[in-house]
Amino acid sequence: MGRSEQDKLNQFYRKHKRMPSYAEVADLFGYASKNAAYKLINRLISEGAVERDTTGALIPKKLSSMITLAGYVEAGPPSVAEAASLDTISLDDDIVRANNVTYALKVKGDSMVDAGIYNGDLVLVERVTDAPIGSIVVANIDDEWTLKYLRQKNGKRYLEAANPDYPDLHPEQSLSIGGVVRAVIRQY
Amino acid sequence: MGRSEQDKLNQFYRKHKRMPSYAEVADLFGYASKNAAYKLINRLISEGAVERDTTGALIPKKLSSMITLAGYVEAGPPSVAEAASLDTISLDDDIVRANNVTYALKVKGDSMVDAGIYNGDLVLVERVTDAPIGSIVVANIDDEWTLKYLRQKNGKRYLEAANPDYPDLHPEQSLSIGGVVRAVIRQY
DNA sequence: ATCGACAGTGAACGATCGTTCACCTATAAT
DNA sequence: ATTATAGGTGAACGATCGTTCACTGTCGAT
Repeated sequence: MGRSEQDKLNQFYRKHKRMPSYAEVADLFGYASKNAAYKLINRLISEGAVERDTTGALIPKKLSSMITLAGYVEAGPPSVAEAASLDTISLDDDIVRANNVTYALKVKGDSMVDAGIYNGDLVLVERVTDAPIGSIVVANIDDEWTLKYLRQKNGKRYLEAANPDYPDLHPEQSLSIGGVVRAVIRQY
Repeated sequence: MGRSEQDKLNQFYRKHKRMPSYAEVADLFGYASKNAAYKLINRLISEGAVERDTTGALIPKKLSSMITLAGYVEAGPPSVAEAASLDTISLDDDIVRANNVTYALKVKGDSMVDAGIYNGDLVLVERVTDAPIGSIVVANIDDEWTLKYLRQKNGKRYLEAANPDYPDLHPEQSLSIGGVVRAVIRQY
């Protein structure tokens, strides 16, 4: 079917951040003439695999960017019919807001399991130097980086793990914030 | 500065899924001639706000799509210098793989807290009818949708919560799988 | 008061674009 | 055996593209 062909185009789009010209399409699929590419694209359009916008320019369809937000888990999966009318979210746009100061870190260890952050999880961290008390931060304490709750007692800030097996960390020399955790992502 | 201009271009890109032509840039910024747009773009390129690829085509720079993957949490946040050389990941591309059959559900309840899935979390679900035993599934049991572990005993499949307060759910009439959880996302 | 720099206009260039037309096979149906 | 059809080639078209050049007006610095 048109699936692998669509994938090829979307792959090109992802790599080059634009759709290929017909000459490039021909190249991409091993054709010698642009017309073969042109016919292929028209077939894919009629199959709904790609689109043309109002100016005739080729645009990709159903980029991975958009996934349907189906509501609450009690409702179960959306039917194909109703999926069309549901909201779609873009992880990139909606999860990562202040992106230019956001980076991702992979979590090692189990010191935050009680906060639902497991070994191997990905945390999205916004680079800030000051974080609110109580937030989960990436912090440098006495020259070691770690992921903990930021706490304060008697005007002194310290770190607390979300796992009773770990002791509170009171800085001997220094405690600086590298960023505050905005999101946690776990993949199976 | 060039920020709002870059935003305008990126906005166009997000809306049209391609970069504007110079005629469209002129339109976008209220110019009467393409040349004014051309000069503007060259300025933005020298400022690093946009790029040209090898074919000369305009491509957007630093879309929200890309966030730097900085390694493990022990390493702490990347410096600005090293951030440039680090891998970047696109949440959309790298988290959502089989996107056309993926949807998102918001979790209600605390039946999966011991699996690190909390009330209000977002789960990314791949729509499948058959899931491996042991995976976390969105399932319909006796006409109610729920999020649980899929278990099997004596050839019979049932659901188990990741919270000892909840009993195992053995289907009286029916148990069907709506999808398998591929990822969990939690925002703060 | 004059000058140079800057920001914009308008016209022009070849190159490439999308699109169409005529033609050439293979393969499968009749 | 023949015919239709789908899938490919190659050349050609005007339109639009990116790019360049010459020109105009408006400032602030001199």
